[in-house]
Order: sequence, then structure tokens, then C-alpha cells
Amino acid sequence: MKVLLVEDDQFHAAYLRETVQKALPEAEEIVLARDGHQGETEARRGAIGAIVMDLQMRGRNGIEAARTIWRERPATRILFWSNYSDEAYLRGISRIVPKESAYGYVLKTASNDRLHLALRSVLVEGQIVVDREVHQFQQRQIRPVEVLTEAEYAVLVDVSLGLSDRMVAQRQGMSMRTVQNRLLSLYDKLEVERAADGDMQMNKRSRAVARALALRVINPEALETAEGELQRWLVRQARQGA
Amino acid sequence: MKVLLVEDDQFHAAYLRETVQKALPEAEEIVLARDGHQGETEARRGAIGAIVMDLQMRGRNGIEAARTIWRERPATRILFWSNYSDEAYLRGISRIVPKESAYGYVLKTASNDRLHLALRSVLVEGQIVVDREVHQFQQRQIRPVEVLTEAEYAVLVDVSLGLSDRMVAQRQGMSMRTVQNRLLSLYDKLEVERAADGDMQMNKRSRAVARALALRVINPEALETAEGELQRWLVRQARQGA
DNA sequence: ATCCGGCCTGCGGAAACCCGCAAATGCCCT
DNA sequence: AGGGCATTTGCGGGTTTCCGCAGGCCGGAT
Repeated sequence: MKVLLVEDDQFHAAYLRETVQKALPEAEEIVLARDGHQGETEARRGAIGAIVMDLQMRGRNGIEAARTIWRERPATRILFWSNYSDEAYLRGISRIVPKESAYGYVLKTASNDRLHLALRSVLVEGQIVVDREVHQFQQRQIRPVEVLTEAEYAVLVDVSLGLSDRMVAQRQGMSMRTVQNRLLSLYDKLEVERAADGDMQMNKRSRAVARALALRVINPEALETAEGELQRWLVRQARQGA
Repeated sequence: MKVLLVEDDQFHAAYLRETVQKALPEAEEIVLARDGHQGETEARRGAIGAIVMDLQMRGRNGIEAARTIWRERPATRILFWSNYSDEAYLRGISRIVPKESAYGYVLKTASNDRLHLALRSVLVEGQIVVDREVHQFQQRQIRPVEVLTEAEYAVLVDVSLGLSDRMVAQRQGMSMRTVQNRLLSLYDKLEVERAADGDMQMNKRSRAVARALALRVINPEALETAEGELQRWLVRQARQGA
């Protein structure tokens, strides 16, 4: 059994390697990659079936790397080990995990025992393990947003990237009015009105983005990925339009 | 000499303590705080003159903590030790550092030697030390934005929080037209138009925020702090209006 | 069958945003 | 003093956003 660690922080990497050595004595080789790209390369080369992956890394982040790895070898088991429990990360992962695979999500603040357990459950037994704190994001005393629809989330991301109503409509295949309806429900769920004491009227669109960021419904990492997709869509549109 | 470490990541804290012990043999006591609040308390209690501070911490971040510490004891020397080199952090720090004090800014990716040197230069010699990579943020292949004015930056933050033109004008003491002029120059500097291929017209306001985030001119941490100030300003306005 | 709730769509208008034009102010430099 | 140069402000109008009203489609519960 070969295990790949993808982690760009040297201290975390050292700790992780140590724990993996203890938790998985059947691992005859432990490879370390220091960002998403390296991780993809190593996974491809080493025919690796078990991965522990950090999410936040400079350059290529963990979700992007996981996507390409799973596309090439869907049975790969991946344990995500991250500092954050943002809704955006969860959404990103649950969207791309293949049916035949196992994955886990453990916070870096978890105890050594918890990490140990998760390593065995996911990488050896092939189970699905998600830290409870992650799933209901209790930490940072942030009350979870009333859950968003897929459509609402898609519109939120597009708006956060700076698309106009017309562009969102075009991209999502809706009418402009529908986009605006999604926006209305977003304004509601994100509590955009809350600060409106009297004559103070905010720019709801920007306020919604700010609230979504504050509540960690979206995060800059996810936006970066979405921006890439947007750019690709844009060139496709330009070609079609010409 | 007493040294206070403020760092919420246990692995980083362990490494930091070790390095400080080696670099500063004159330190007869090394105290560890695990977030900004604890840091303030310890600094107050221990009559501490030298601090190494992480910037990103859950709860109260390093900049907020540094501000209150410097307000109470302006001669305190603080070395910031951070993962990031965002413009927003730099701006936040240079805005609050007192004249009579020394500070430094070192990236966590710096070598042990660099950290060692910075520890001695800042905490013992009282010099100002800033990692070169930080000051011109070359990393992440992000080309720095043509530097923003203070006024532009203030408007950008307000807009990112979701304020309308009128509110920004009121808060910054400008006319609405001036706010819009600042916005125009922001749209220019942040290259908001770049994606406008043909009929694709973006929402410039939201796009500007997205660009600023992507270029790391602002970051969610700084926005969180700014949101707090905004809330305080709002209640003040409400009282005055009534 | 009927009703209910959710999502989609068009219409129309108030408000906000975006911005060119032009005049006023202030600062620096010669 | 006078000539740039940047910043501020008002005016006016084109565009976009925001949203109530009203109607259509659809799946599920009564």
C-alpha cells in the first residue's frame, strides 16, 4: 500500500507523516507532494490508492487536484484534512466524489486519535467519515445559513464573480426575471436587510456577497476555481457569438 | 526579557517556541497565547515587551490584538509571522504601528535562518524588518495592483461590505459623485473591463470586489474587521438620526 | 379532482448605478 | 503670479437592478 500526502505546510506535513506511519503500518511507502499539481503527478505515477489531502494550498488547491485524480482513477480513497469547515468546501467535495470511492473530512484541530481513526476508516476500510463539526459547522459561532438550493448557490457564485443579471441568465439558462427571483430568496436567506435601520439602504447585491463571505457560504478559494470555469465559458461564448 | 507567542496552530507554535529559545537566549520566559484575546490578556498581565504574532487566528485576529496592545503599551515590539502577504494585511499593520515601536513581518515559508535573524533584529535591536516577498508580493504569480490611494481603498472596503453610494458618501464625508469617481478609478485599476468581450457586460461593482479579492487587495479577514467598525458606525448614526 | 407550494416567466416602474461634461478648488513647480 | 495636474462637485441621462403583480407549469398531499 502506497500513501500520498498532499500538504504545503512543512510542519503539518511532518506531523501528518508521523501519524500516518503509526496509524497505517501496512503503508510501505509514503510520498509527499507540496501542492495540487505535484499531488496529481505523484498520484498518476505511483498508482496510488490512498491520499491525505490538504484543501488550502497556494497554486492548485485540494479540490481541483481531487477532481482530476478522481477523474483518472475513481476508486482512489481521499481523506481531506483541513483547517476550515466552510460550506463552500463541503459543497465542492460532495459534488465531485465518485460513487465507487471513499472519502473523509477531518479538521486539523481534531485530536490525534480522531485523525488516526479516520485514516484507518477511510483509507483502509473504505468508509465515509465526516467530522461532526464540519457537517454542521458549529465552530466560529457562525449559525449556518438556511440551506441554499443548487440554483441559488449557482446564482450566488456567478454574482460573486461579478456577472450581471443578463449574463447569469445566459449562463444558467434562465430568464432574467428568474435570476432576480433567486436573488430575492438569497437576499432573504443571507439576511441582507438586517442592517437597514431607517434610511440606510445598502446595495443588496454587494451586501449579499459580503454576507455570504462572512457566513462562509462561499470562500475565496472556491471563487478562484469558479473564476477559472467562468473564463473558459467566456471564450466558448465568444467563439459561438462570432 | 519576556516573550509572548500568539499562535493558534499547535504545530506552528511548537516550532516557533523552539526557534525563539535558540534565537533569544536572553528570554527568561516564553508565554504562549492561542488567540488574539488571550494575547491581549497575557501582554497586559505580563508587562511584556516582545511579541511574535500570527495574523490569521479564529476569533480575534492578530491585527486587532496588535492594535489594542499598542494602544496600551506603544513601545511593545511585535514580529508578525504569517502565511500570507496580502496587501490588506500590510495596510492594516502600517496603519496602526506607533512611531516609537519596532515591528517586523516574516512569512511562515521563510527559512529558519531568516526567522532567527528577524527575531533578533526586531525584538532585541528594535529594527523594522519586512520580508521582501511581502512588500512587493511577488508570490502566487499575482502582479500587484497599481497601488491604491487611501481614499480608493476606503471606498473599496465600504463597497465590499455592501454599502450603497449614498452610504459611502456619508461615511467618508464625500459627495456621491466623488464616491463614483473613486469607483471609476477602482474599476480601472482592478481591470474590471477586461472580460468585456462584445456584448458581455459585467456588474462593475461586484466585479470590482471579486477582482480585489482575487488580487488579494482585500481579504475576508480584513473585511471581518471592517464589518465590525461598520456596525459600530451604524449604531452611532442611528443615535444621531433619532 | 382539487388545492397547495415551489419554480419560472413577462410587464412595468421606482430607485440605484454608471459616467461624460464642465466648473471650482487646491497643490506643486517654475 | 501663473500654468499644469489631481480631486471634488453638480447636472443630466442612459442602463441596470430591484421588485410587486399576475399568470403558467408541475409534483405531491387531501
